[in-house]
Amino acid sequence: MKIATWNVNSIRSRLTHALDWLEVSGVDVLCLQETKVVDADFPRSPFEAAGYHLYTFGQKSYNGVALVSRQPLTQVICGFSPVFEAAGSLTEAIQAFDEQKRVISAVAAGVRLVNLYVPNGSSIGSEKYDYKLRWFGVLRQYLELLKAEGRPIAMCGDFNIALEDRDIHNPEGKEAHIMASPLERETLRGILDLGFADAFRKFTQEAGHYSWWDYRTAAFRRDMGWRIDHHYLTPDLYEQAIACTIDKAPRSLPQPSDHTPVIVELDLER
DNA sequence: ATGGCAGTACTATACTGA
Repeated sequence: MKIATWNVNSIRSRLTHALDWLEVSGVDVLCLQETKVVDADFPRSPFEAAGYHLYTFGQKSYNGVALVSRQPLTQVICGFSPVFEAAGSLTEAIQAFDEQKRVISAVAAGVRLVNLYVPNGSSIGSEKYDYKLRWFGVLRQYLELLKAEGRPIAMCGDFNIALEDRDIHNPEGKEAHIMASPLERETLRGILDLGFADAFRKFTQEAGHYSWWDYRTAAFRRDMGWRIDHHYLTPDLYEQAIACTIDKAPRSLPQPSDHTPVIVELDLER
């Protein structure tokens, strides 16, 4: 099973890129972030005409996540709230985090998929930075509840954090930069400590592999990127991972997203 | 240190992203 994560920066602007890439990549499930469209206006027909099943959790202008799958998915969960609700621990504070549409989850082939669009955080010390850190606190509780299902979990998405210096083109002085601050990294490591490992680093150790390049300053041409889109797997799936790659081709097309897809391949028979 | 580019909502310019 091949699972991809891709922040498309508006699915309506990136429709042909996404449809074309689905065909050439042959992925089974594509996890989209920043769809920037309410569910009623999501361009469903082109995906359905191509034979895909679609599950969306969107909002106007900002955020928005979706799952595109060759096979139907089951146990679809939109947002954090339903998981807390089922556990009898839903609060208004948790519910408020679902005003921003950043989480969608479903089950494929017995695997619990979790597709995330982590808040950007704006700048260190800002209100949005605080929101990002508190959002991770909710994610942590959410994952603990999901783990109780007993299924393996494949969590992916735009994490808006480069976990290590080797994930940034020029890491010097980046401790004061959003996506690289020690507190953000520490917070993400706390999530991974729940029992997740980075699929990409199972196969590739060297620096210089990125999933996002700033539109400005010709960052892609100069390969000044960041690796901030990740596949994090529970140990059983990490063992079954046989590849994890970044496909830079979509980033080099005209009018690209600023992110490019990251693909993990699992051999579930292994 | 700042701004640079892009998408959306709206219709000029503000907000957000990372």
